[in-house]
Amino acid sequence: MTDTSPLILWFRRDLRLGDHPALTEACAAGRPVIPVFIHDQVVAGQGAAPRFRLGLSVAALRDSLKGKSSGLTLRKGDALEVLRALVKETGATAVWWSRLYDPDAKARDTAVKAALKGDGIDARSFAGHLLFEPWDVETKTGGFYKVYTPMWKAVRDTDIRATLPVPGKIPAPDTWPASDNLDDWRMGADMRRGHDVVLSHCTMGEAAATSRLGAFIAHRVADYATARDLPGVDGTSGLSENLTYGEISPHACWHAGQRALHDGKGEAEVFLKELVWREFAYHLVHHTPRIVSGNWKEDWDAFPWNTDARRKEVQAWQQGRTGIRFVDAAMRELQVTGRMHNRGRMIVASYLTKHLMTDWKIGLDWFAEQLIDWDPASNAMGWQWAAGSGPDAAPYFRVFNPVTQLEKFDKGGAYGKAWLAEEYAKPSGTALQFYDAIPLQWNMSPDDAYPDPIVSAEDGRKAALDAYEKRGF
DNA sequence: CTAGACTTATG
DNA sequence: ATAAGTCTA
Repeated sequence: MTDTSPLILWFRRDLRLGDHPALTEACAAGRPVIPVFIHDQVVAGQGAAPRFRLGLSVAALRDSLKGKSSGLTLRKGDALEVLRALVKETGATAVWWSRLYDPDAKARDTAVKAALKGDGIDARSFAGHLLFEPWDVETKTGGFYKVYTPMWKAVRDTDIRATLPVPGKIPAPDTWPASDNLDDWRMGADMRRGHDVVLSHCTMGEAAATSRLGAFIAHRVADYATARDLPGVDGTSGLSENLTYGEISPHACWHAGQRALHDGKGEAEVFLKELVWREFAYHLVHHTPRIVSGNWKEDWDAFPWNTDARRKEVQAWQQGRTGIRFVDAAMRELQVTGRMHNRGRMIVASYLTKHLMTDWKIGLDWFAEQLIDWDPASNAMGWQWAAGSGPDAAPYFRVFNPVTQLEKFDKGGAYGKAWLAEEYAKPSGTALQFYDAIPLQWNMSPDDAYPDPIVSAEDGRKAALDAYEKRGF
């Protein structure tokens, strides 16, 4: 007798219908599929902006499931308790999901899987978030890669499975379990900045992500290698906010990049390399989970970071009023859009950790609160890379000069103009949006005089290099 | 064991 | 020109 009991599909960071291995297999099982999203302890532990953006993504998934005559059941609470309740209510005998790799998600999923299996449930995790499972990529000596380039060389010619189509039909159960109302969750309502402003810069959902990838491949990938480095130019893919919630799969991005490469767009290889940076970050977080919370190189624990997150230099950094134009422009871009150009991320991280001698965890926490494209692995790797405590060789070259960097990468001044309002006769619209996005207490106005540097590029560099020399390890 | 390499840099 | 150090083959 064939099994016709329902199957629960637990969505987390895989909020799409296309190229979704767990969903594809569930639909092929010939049983009713009950898609579920749980506002659980891991979701609740995320920053306000990531939760805000997640809410938009969940809404988009709910709508596309409805369009397939399916639906999305929303529940709030401890993941295991919710799943057990749903199993009981629906008679489901299976709970499937796409695997995650960061410590919070792994701890939850390991416990959930063990408990459900103990209940006799077919609890199963599928690949889908990554091109390469972290345990499938090894150095010749049997370890995981701690340097990016050798990993890239090891994986670049690997055959990546083809993408899977959106299932033609998602079998529905006879009766749907009760669902919370998404609006009642007020996801990210605690975000201390202008929601409308941030929303106007979001591009959410699977359909939008797919067209964004298409537009990038059609118009921008050919100049990607150079244009992606210029913060004042729209030269990046912008896909980070979609990848982080799985609105598009890395496989779809990979194959689109490969096709561009074969069509003679040689710079597409740089895009493929960026996708592998994302893989690298996840492999690191899987093999060394402490990367999200402590110095990856443990001898950096002895380094005298300033750990006071409330001091005025840190506030100036957060509020985009350090008096260093590149730093302030980038921090304001973050406040307004919930994202930041990658060169900006490197510059503000270098300034916070070197010139201001501040513990990178303070920067990581601020990003985790502010970014709509927050990713647990990339954020941790990026901050530790910038700070010098991370898994990369020769960090001593990494004291960026934020003044010469702006001269070099923003020659026409477009980036400064886009995000700084003071001392421009006619500030740009985005620079003015900043003042609608900030909390009142910041007490900033476009009519303010632009501040003098709190720490100059030269003094900060010297202080950082002196501290490295004295560090005694 | 040792040579060669190491994302985005600085002066 | 440089290299305060570490990883990979």
